[in-house]
Amino acid sequence: MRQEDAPLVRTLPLFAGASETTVEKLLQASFLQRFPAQVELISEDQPADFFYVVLEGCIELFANAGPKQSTAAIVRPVSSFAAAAVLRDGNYLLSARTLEPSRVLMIPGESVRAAFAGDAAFAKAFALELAAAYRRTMKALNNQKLRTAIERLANYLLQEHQTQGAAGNLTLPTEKQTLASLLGMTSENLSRSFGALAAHGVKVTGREIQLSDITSLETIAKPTPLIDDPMY
Amino acid sequence: MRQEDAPLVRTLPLFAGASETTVEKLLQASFLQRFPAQVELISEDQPADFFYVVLEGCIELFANAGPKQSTAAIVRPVSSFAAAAVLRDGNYLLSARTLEPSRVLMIPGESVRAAFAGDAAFAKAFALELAAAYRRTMKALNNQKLRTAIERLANYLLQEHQTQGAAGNLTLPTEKQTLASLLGMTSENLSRSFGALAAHGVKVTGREIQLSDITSLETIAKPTPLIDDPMY
DNA sequence: AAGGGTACTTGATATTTATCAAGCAATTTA
DNA sequence: TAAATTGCTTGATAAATATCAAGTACCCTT
Repeated sequence: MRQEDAPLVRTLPLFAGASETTVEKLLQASFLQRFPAQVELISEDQPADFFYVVLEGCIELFANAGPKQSTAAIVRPVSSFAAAAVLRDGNYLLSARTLEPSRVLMIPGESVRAAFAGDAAFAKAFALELAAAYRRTMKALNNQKLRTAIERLANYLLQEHQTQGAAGNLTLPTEKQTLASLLGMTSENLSRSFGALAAHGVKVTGREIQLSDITSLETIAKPTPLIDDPMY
Repeated sequence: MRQEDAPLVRTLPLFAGASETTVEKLLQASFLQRFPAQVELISEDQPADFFYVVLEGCIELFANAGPKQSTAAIVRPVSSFAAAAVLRDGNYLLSARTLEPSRVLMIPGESVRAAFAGDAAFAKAFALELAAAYRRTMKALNNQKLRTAIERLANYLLQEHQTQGAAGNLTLPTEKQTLASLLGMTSENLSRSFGALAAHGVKVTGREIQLSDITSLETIAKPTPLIDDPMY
């Protein structure tokens, strides 16, 4: 990667405690790439050559099975993906595409494993990233198995509302079809679920959402930190 | 833990490359415990005091949300759970109970984090354990979102059939209600799904299952290594 | 500004899944 | 051994979700 980008990248939490030489070696082998929207960065079942850190924009991780497709996660700055695949030196489990123009740090798997072996602080940071991914996924699984579509949507809105400042409104960060897939339902079902939540103070205008009755929405959502708190 | 148990425990893959002193320190602080069936070892939302390695028996990991309950995983020897919670020094995301009389190695979180920081080989082995858990969970999420109940059951049977020697028959390792919860359906639905698979050579006698038409079952299941191969 | 494409919504219907209720079977307990 | 408990199955029904088919609104391009 280019020298002038190095200072920015060094501030990443992933590199926080790592030694100068570790970071040096990692960055020397890495690529800091810009991609336009709708580019497929990786394809499931391919050898995991790179570990990805999202610096700007937004990446969708998704899985295919026959004609069906499911969004597993949306990755936003500053976060990463493909940690498990790279550590195991295996294949990607998910495909990834940019949803917006994005800037991504690509670190070769080889380099990641070398840094993991040689620098305990980096190893800890990397493993914590992996642990965070594990917990997000487990929460998504519980969300899917224990809740109905309307409950998942209600909880998503409450969480996004919180993230965006709890000002009584929020903006959907993705297209509704992507949100539907993330929440494990069809587009049509998402549309109707929004309709059903109108009775609980949810007003939809394109991607703009107004929440006028949080209490009522929480009654429907029954949120629990074990599933809905991103920090948990 | 007792001295005479040490030799057995030292052969664990988790300790394979670790230094003598690392293993020594870990085991000194650990407990090798036997539990009868149906004992709740950990409860979700509690501080993650111990990392667990299952040496004998069988542990169910499950989540609660209100009156509902969902089995997230069944852990068998030699495998572990609570890696992410312990590394983060956070709270358990899942509860755990023994399904059979079990023998479990309990390593204090403190000790795990110390060993992780001080021994690169242990750190690698521990992170690989975490990576395996992540991928299992992601596969379970895709399984749940991309497939119907019958497809999930069909794939489960094929996988278990493979694991148990591909001899045309298999034994369900748990009660059917536990299997139902693991596969994300009700008991009643599991019963009917077995009924539906009778047309594809699946004969059920208690926990004994006979598969007389693997080809037909695979047509229904449409297995893919990305979801169904435990090694992937 | 017009046209074309895409995302979204809505309605009608089918499928999947859950719930409720009863009964059966196996196992445990007294 | 009898009773009781528990796990499982089956039937009837309800709820949740997906599918198919239009239709509408919006964005993008020219």
